[in-house]
Amino acid sequence: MNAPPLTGTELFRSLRPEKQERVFQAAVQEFAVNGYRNASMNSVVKAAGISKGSLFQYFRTKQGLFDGVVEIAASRVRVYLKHVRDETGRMSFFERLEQLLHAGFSFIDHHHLLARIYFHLLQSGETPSGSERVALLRKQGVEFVADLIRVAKARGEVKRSVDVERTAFLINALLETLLRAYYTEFMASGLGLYRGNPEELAGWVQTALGLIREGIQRNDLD
Amino acid sequence: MNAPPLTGTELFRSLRPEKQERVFQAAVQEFAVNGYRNASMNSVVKAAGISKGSLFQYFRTKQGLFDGVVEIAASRVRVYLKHVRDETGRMSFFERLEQLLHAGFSFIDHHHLLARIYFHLLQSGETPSGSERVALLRKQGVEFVADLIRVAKARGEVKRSVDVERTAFLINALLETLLRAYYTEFMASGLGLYRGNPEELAGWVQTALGLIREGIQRNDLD
DNA sequence: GGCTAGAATGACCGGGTGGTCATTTTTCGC
DNA sequence: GCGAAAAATGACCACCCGGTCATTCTAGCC
Repeated sequence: MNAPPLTGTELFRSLRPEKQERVFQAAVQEFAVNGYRNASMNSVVKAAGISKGSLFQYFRTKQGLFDGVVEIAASRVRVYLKHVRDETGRMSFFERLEQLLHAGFSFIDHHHLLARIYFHLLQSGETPSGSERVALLRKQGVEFVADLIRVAKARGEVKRSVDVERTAFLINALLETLLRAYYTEFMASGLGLYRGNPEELAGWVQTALGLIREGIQRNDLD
Repeated sequence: MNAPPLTGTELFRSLRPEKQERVFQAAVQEFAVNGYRNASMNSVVKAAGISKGSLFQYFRTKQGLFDGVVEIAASRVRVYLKHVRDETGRMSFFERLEQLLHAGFSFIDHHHLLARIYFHLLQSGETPSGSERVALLRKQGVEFVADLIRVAKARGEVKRSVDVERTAFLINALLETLLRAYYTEFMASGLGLYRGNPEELAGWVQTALGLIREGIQRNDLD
């Protein structure tokens, strides 16, 4: 299930996998809760049950540890995106978006700490190595949606007049917000999205897809 | 132009307005750049050119100072929302949204530090006094959009089938993301939204409104 | 000018941070 | 069982934080 982190110094990679996992999980937990700046190496050390000196032998700096954690989070997200894309190739664009959302909720259920780190990074841009890295991650997300739109356009499912790049950005914003609100209490308080049950989530997915598909302007058919 | 802060201890309010403004602006700057947790009272003190003891006599705690700043930011946003609502009462729903966005860009141009604080708070939920406060601010924003939708529905401009609350949340998410991307470089890098010129912005507004109005699914007319 | 109430000051406090390194402990080939 | 090489350790460093308070300064009244 969990791939080896493949990060840190040679010393870290030579550790018994169980210990690697323990240290890495402690770091994931800490960064997920506190983001980068407010995360404490002392807390990681305590949670992992190792000494401070060891942690700094495994990852030379706080930034090194964070980079490793982010790399794992981003690669998990990439895998999940690819998976959804391949599994839904024959569906219509709107069905694909639907599946993308449901898979997103499921991803959060299974990797909620990594999801927190990933989305927190995307929202805050808070990274030691400059925000270009974050801009790139965002771009990849938007490009993923843009590709789906291009395919849909070629298939004639989507209006020819839509601006692919801008629309991809907007749809991505909707998806991100929905996913974030699923695990963030204060975002949609009282609207049933936070930790919503499957029926609730399905309702939200339908509302979002209705908006994206047909908009909300009244027309002759309504 | 700038109303007196009306916050802090009696001592602070009894200061010469020029000094009040200087201290307050230093705080606004610091919180805008660093958020709450990473903001430093020492930095505020330095930027304001006063002593640490004085700052703590003006605002008993860091939280007190932050609350004052947030209060101003939130009230400015409320004023701006009310203004847009009143000025656009006779327009159609979609024109109103359009004006809301343009006014939002303009608000950021004129109060970009306060805007940063406001949006940062909304996104991070990072506040000393628990996130209920943030949940409330978010709710007010969504309710504002929900009210617009209700009016539009009553006027027959909007499909009867739309879920007002959920749709308000989604539209609010779109507006927020667009506004944030206008002053945040890494959000829509390469898409021309960051510090975009008026023509660029108008294009984005049109794309967003097209999506909200009619969606992107191809129909018989297309 | 002298007095005093109240404002301004910054050294100081306890506690936290990321990071280092001399020392101790463990591992492992012989 | 021994010795050397490698890994683990935690006391320690310089620096920063929010907040306090004894002391100094200053404005305003007589």
